[in-house]
Amino acid sequence: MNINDLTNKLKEKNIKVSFQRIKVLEYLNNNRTHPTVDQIYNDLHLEITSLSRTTIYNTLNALVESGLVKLITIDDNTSRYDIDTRNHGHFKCQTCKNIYDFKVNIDSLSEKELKDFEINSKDVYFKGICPNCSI
Amino acid sequence: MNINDLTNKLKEKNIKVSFQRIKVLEYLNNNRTHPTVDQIYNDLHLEITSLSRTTIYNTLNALVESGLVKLITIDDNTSRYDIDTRNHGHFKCQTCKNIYDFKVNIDSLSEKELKDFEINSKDVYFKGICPNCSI
DNA sequence: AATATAATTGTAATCATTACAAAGTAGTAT
DNA sequence: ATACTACTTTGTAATGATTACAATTATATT
Ligand SMILES: [Mn+2]
Ligand SMILES: [Mn+2]
Ligand SMILES: [Zn+2]
Ligand SMILES: [Zn+2]
Repeated sequence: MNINDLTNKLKEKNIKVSFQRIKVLEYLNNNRTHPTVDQIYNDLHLEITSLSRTTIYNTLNALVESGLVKLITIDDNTSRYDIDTRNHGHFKCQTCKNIYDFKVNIDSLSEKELKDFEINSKDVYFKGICPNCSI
Repeated sequence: MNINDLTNKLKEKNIKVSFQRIKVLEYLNNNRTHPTVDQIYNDLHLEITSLSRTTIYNTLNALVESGLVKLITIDDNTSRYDIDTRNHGHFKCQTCKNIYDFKVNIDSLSEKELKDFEINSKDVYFKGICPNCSI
């Protein structure tokens, strides 16, 4: 995805295009690590010295609200963000703290118990030790 | 589960038994609503005026650490706690904020992609609108 | 009963996030 | 082009959840 694609994504969602918003989207597009606000801020701030943390929060809230970005709450204290909004699971290594994606057939989970519930989002979070850390 | 059972659960996990810890466990046993620290504190504080919020945090951290209680991070800002540690899914209504349990065959999710990962916990979080709120 | 160990409490500190107001930016109508 | 308007960005202050810490209190062991 290039900057044009990202710009169009914003326009489709009626989010006004700005330099900062493009930069945040671009960051998420290039860093598929489910970054925290602080990681995004620290990295982008090197490049854009005027950038404010508040702008990152505002932007991410707008992106999540619009559905362009997914909020990940696998951490108990810090929000993480994922530009990949397709259904997939997240595995957090308790040692190295990395968050891995994995395929999971979430649609097969829809249980009859929830037939009268309107489901807007589904998340599958696993925790444990990743292969790199279990050697 | 009575107080004796709860006491034994603590002993089995080598958590020293105290009045406060029993009360927190008893609260979780009687309130299957996935309460927050504040809900637990506000309710128990009526009965035990000397109770400190810090004790509730300490106790819950010990209970989660030991595996007696499950930490629920379906909220983006507040931890919730569940005495039911069996595998089951959680549905959060975005209107009334209630969190519902539902059966889900989580074991069927173990994907081959994760065959070299050591999995310690699995969580399934859905969000949407519950039947009471969608009328 | 004396001692050692651990739990509880209250307060202060920390961390993530939001609120808010001032300043900046871009588009539109005149 | 200028004035107007609406929106975004920024910096700082405020909030809310959680943890750190030290003094006090309770529990267990000798
Ligand atoms: Mn992901
Ligand atoms: Mn539950
Ligand atoms: Zn790891
Ligand atoms: Zn509801």
